[in-house]
Amino acid sequence: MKERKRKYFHPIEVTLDVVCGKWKGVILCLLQERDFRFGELKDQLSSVTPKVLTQQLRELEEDGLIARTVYPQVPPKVVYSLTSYGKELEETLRMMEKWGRAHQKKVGENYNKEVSEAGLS
Amino acid sequence: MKERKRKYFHPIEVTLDVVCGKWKGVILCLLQERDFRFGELKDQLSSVTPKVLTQQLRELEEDGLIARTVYPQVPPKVVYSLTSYGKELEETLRMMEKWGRAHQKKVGENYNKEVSEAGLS
DNA sequence: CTGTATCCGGGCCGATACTG
DNA sequence: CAGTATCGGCCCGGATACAG
Repeated sequence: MKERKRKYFHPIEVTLDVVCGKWKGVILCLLQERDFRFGELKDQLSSVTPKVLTQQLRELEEDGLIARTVYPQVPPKVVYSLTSYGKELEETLRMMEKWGRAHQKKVGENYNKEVSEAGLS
Repeated sequence: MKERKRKYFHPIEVTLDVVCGKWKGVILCLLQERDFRFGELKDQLSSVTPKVLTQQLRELEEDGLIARTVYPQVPPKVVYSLTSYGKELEETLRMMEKWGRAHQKKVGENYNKEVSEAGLS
């Protein structure tokens, strides 16, 4: 569904490759709290369409971050949860959350757009 | 150059929005070590084209993560360095690096593709 | 050395409708 | 309830050439 690079030049590319999807960060943060059903996730991410949500979830699953548990009943019930690999991201996610909260107002404001000029080297 | 979302539903989106570019993670990791000139970055990221490298750097600059210092001389010399905001990402980047190194072999291998079925809820 | 300018293909993501 | 199917726009990122 999503082709991963075979070769990475730097380990951080692995993490970013896996976490950089429109909704993946929030999904992973939510799943740190507790397990979620498909519909619950859809409610939390109010503007996501079912197709895209499914895509994001499938990719996270393929990359081993989350698990999908199907309860065979009618109507169907599907629960998403973190795997141990996903849980190991918890600290990282928390730090990203913290940084984001701290700098939310700064991002994209061009607050340092003045050109800095230094003397000769 | 790159439009940022006005509203974020979750703080982690801010961080991901800023860090998710093809070369941004590696660039930020490199700059943790020391300052780099444009050409040095180009050498480290062997397959990047100057246009794309410039784009990535400009966006990081707009978002306040890095600073661009021009030495007015011939031939020109431009040095990129972390701002204090960029430095605050250091711990986060290190953790992403660590997770990536640990799970590089797992990612994209579909190692848990078997369907898990649970009993009735 | 440090970039711009131009062209362009592919993939991410959304809208909408339909299904077991 | 938890998804598929289909269509399509936009923008990211690469190729290539050129510039101060």
